[in-house]
Amino acid sequence: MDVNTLIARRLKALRDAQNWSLDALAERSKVSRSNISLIERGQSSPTATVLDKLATALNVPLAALFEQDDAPAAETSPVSRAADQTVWTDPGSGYVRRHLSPTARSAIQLVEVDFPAGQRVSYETGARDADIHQQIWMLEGAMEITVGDTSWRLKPGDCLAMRLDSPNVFRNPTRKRARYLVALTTFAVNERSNG
DNA sequence: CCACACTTGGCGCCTTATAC
DNA sequence: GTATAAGGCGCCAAGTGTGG
Repeated sequence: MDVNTLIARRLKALRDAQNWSLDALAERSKVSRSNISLIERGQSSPTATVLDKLATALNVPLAALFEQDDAPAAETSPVSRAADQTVWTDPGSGYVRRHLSPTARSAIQLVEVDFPAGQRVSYETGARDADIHQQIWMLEGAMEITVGDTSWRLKPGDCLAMRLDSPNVFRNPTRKRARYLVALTTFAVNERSNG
């Protein structure tokens, strides 16, 4: 399936699960209603920044928008083959995400990222009703990661633990691409009963 | 000839506004 | 909820200029 179609379905499903209208999600996420409609119909290729705004409003990690939701039970396997993994390219920065973990509901999710030289992505992540932790393990090249007011420069072998509760920036200040692994977990802190 | 810097124009994302 | 138009913005490739 085409990645934009996958994102479109997931976004619609998550919005329906909250029973929110386009307007309701637009207001919470600060993404325009027109754009959300385009994304849900697969007629736009959203940037990572926009997807993160939507995911934050929906109280899920960005990775939740790339889950394969309709796999028949018979096809559910503890192994996700390289050829079957969802790969997505951010049209804004050109960074490539590969979603490694086989099942959507696993406690741990792994994502491999290939980040072009000189590029930068900022996430205006705010508070969610879910506690999302992630660790960044540098494999190749270098990245400068800013969480809130603090920034770190990561080199191969370095591992940064962070919580997704404040704005953060991923930047590759070098002339070479960078590659890193992201491991993330989600703890549901409470249920939002009425929005 | 080459290497580099700058401009130009096109394209895609995203917005607001409007109409249906 | 869908569809369209207009405009801002940033990226990128092609073209042009400059100095070696």
